[in-house]
Amino acid sequence: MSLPHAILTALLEKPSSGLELTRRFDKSIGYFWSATHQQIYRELGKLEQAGHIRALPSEQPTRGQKKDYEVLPAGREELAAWVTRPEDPRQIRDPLLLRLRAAAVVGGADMEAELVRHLELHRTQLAGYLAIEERDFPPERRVSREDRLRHVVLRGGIELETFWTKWLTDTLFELTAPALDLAGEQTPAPGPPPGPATHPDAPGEPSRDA
Amino acid sequence: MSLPHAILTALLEKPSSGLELTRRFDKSIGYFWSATHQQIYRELGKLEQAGHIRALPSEQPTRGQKKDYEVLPAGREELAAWVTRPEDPRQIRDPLLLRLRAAAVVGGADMEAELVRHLELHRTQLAGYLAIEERDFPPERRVSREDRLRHVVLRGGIELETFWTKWLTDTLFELTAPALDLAGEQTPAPGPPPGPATHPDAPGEPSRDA
DNA sequence: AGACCCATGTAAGGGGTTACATGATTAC
DNA sequence: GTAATCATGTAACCCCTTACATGGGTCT
Repeated sequence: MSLPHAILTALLEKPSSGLELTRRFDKSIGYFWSATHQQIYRELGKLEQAGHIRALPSEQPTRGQKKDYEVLPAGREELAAWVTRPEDPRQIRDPLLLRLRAAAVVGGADMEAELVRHLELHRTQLAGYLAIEERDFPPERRVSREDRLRHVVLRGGIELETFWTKWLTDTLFELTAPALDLAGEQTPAPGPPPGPATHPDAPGEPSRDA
Repeated sequence: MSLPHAILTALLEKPSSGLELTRRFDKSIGYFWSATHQQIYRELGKLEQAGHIRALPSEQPTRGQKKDYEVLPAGREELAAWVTRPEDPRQIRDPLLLRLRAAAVVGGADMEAELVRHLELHRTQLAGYLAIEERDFPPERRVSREDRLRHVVLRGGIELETFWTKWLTDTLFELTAPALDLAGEQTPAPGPPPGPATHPDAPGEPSRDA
């Protein structure tokens, strides 16, 4: 039940039409909640029926005409209530991890190209987030509560992509490196894993305290 | 389209009944692909109809009786094909990040307790993964291709949970700390964020290379 | 007139979540 | 015999994804 609240949030920041919302979901909001235009139109209809939003007045005919929505007080209250409602984190459900596990069972498949491809995608995404951070969150924009909240959300995206690039890099290294200790030198030492950019820091054992 | 492949993987590792699969999904497989027993029974039916698995012979009546399934060659082929099929990473879709963003818009809500709660959950999950790593992946179990694959998958879970605990710790600190540079000292310095465990290292700027 | 974009929408199907139903086995 | 547990299943609902449909405007 998060999509309606994502839309309410976006509409509170700026009243918009369905397509404008779609574009904004492709940009800032979509960094942590993606949605297609079909989802958005359907949800806009529901929200309007529930009395949470309304279409701004316009004399145009309905079909093919832009329709702007704004949030009503009931919608704002619903959003405020949802923000404080506890909700457990979701279970991990990642196809790439699953495919690696399956590869261990069926054998034979070399997933290196796919891992490199994902690494590139995550690197690109990470670069995009960092550009946004530099543009929108200079130190003086990290003071107010609102700015800080927005910034930590972006930080979440940045650190998630950092995790993926690091894990993919380590995984590529692990899967292409020879068995160091048990077998002497069967394959030529592959060095750092493939991929255009530099190698991040060493794996780094997480603390065993918890 | 990943659930059937998750089931095929689990069945290749060991033929099982629906409930056994459910339990295994609550343990090792569920670390990267969760599923309920209803999903699993429905999917087992589909896989059997598709000729990918079959129920091991048994003279029992159908209702309430254990039914073990095994993978047929067609199922193994389907799984091997799926492993090499490219598939883009999913978009982020995280309710907690969304709620923080919404909190910036509606204001007033203090999410500190919720953040602490999530931090505890992720710490527990992380500790569980680390215990598995220590038990199942000593250095001598990281040699064969299969073991390495299984290990990097677990590493993914470990580092994901590490990311969450770090981000939550940083976020709690950021949201409870006073405005350092612009406002002198309005609130008593809160020190490290709440929560039982120690504070990990500083935020740590990721490299700006990409 | 045709191509192209903007904007809103419908339809079908897959997948996940929650609640409930039913039969068999075991323990008290 | 009643309760608890094991085991399999049904039903309803919601969400997401993909493909397609329709109408309006603009450019050439």
